[in-house]
Amino acid sequence: MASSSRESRIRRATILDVAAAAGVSRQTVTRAMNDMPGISPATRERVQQLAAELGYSPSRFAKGLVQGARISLGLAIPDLTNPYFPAFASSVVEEATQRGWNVVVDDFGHGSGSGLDAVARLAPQVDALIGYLGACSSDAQAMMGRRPVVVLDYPAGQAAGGISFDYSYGAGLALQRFMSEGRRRIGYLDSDQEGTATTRGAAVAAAAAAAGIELIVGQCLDSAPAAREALRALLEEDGGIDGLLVFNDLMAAGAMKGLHDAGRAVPEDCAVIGMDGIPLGELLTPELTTLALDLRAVGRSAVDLVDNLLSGAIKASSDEASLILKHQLVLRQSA
Amino acid sequence: MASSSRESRIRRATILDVAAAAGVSRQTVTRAMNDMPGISPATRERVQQLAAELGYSPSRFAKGLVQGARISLGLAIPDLTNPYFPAFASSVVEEATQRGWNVVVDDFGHGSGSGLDAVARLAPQVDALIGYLGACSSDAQAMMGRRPVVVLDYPAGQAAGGISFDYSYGAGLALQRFMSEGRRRIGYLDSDQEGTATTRGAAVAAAAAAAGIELIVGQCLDSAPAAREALRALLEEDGGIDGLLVFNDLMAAGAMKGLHDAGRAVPEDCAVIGMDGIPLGELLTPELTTLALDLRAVGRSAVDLVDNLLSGAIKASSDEASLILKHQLVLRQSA
DNA sequence: AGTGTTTGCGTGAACGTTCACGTCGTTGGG
DNA sequence: CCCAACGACGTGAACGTTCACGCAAACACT
Repeated sequence: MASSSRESRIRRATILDVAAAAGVSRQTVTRAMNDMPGISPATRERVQQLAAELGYSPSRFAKGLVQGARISLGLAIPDLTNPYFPAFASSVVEEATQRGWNVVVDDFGHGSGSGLDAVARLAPQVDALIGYLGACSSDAQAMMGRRPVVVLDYPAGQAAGGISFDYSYGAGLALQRFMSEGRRRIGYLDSDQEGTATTRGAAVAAAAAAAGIELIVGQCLDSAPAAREALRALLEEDGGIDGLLVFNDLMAAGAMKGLHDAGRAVPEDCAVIGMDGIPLGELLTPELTTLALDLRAVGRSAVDLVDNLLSGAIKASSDEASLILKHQLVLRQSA
Repeated sequence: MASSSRESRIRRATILDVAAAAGVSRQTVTRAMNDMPGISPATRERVQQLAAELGYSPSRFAKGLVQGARISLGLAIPDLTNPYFPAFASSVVEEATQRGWNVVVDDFGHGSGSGLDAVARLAPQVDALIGYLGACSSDAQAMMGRRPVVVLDYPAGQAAGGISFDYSYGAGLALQRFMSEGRRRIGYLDSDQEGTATTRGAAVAAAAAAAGIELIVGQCLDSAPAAREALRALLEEDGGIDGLLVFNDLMAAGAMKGLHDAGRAVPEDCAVIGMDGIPLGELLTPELTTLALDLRAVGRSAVDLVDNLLSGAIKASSDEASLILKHQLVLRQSA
């Protein structure tokens, strides 16, 4: 068992300790540590040696305080276990490090609290926040004060600045594909958001209604095993579906497993379309047809938005602070 | 195009601005912001209101400076795109937040430099470092000074404190499985580490030699498409393999695709065993047999180690600073 | 009326750096 | 021999908080 850090006030060596040990002043130590001019090579060497021995490293707080903050970006992720989020996080990290920012990641999937807790942890640490915050987006805004918050996939009605996705468009593409292949009994497997339909679910339902399709809707937790399990119920309830749209690719993977368990062939008996476009889809058998997002573009847009908000080029209240991205139907084998 | 942050020195409101606006002192503002006692509800409300209007939020640097650092942990990840690493990162984040630490993640997979660059970015920001650093582990030690560094999967010979894996044991399990099913022409697909064999590769080769097996070795970049491609070469070169061990699960997924491309049935014609034990394996068809790591345990061990190093309970030079974890063979369908 | 206690708020100091100067001694040119 | 220039180093101030006090007014209790 590790010693819990109740009183883990680490007494670190300060610049004064090093200065005293070397018999020089603070400033000389600073010069030695930061490779600044105005110091003799001999002294520099000696100070660096001593600093290493004492285990000295400059306090990032003191440094940050005097040098003016380096921008750091908070990234709140619901579940690092779902491959979509790392893929997204990866593009954000890339964009951010290109700008010399650093990224603090917090994930709140493993039952360690809600998105709000993550924001609470992040808020005092960062200059801006990007995250899939769902319902807590307005609270997040409050906690961050005037600092930029970019919410992805925010629920309709919540007017936070951020990036959302045109699910109506995407759902249309998927349904169109199903219908062009003569499939009429379409199912949709939604993520379980405490009983209420998700933004995605609502858009899919609307698109189905518009197309005159009677949609068979199932719900389950956002994970592959849950989807696999949920499909059993869905198939029992109304056995005849020949097309299935799923909340995301990970759940779609589980759903395909569930279809396989039930002895249904994909895509012959039932076609499957996922959402997200994560690389995982290509590794499945059959390979997953999906409504793909350009993940690089999503990350880039989010960081761009933060950048513009930070520099004042865009006001948080303006229309430009909201972006809507579209999916693209990537046809593979499953539909 | 976003305005590049060349001169992005953000002039934020300070506690004094708020104090002046409210006609009170610093300390009263502090009391209002931190919900401390010794302030009237009316004043608290007014100050909070004003703070929100001015967009004031306390400087994390000043706060950190005076309150004594809150521990923050750097996590250097080679490639967030490989599902193994998020899974690992997730467990580290969970353990760390339980201790009240926060985690700064940097990934260096997308061509934005080597692991050394990531360490350089992280080093001034964190109190300890955990990472898959491979060859740069000793440089990382140097940059971090006396602060704890826990390297995972470090190359043999490098005596950094950290966590490594008993690949000989794991390779033994896999080979034993192959042999018990009468498979004798075993292949191994290694990750391409600039030509040299990886630690894993060396252990597998040794285990094969010990078992009197002639190993057919292939190499490719660490990604599923690369593995899929590489398998073509491997099969052409020596077509008769009936068992394949792969560097990790992601590459194993690609390899199974490659076998499928070549018309080989898994596991009938050729059995496949991966390494890592990521959830992805269960979603493949056939489901992937793998040398699984207990990912929660890996994350927990790494954070425990940092905790003990930080508290001084363990010296970095001691034997206790090195841990060796074993794989477990999880039998599914592919072997 | 005298004496503690509470409530509400303000002030000096400290946290560990870096920045902008200042100082001292040596060197070199005229 | 004087002055300027330069190299090597030191000193006061500032960054924005919080902590540990201090202090005055209001209130309670004997």
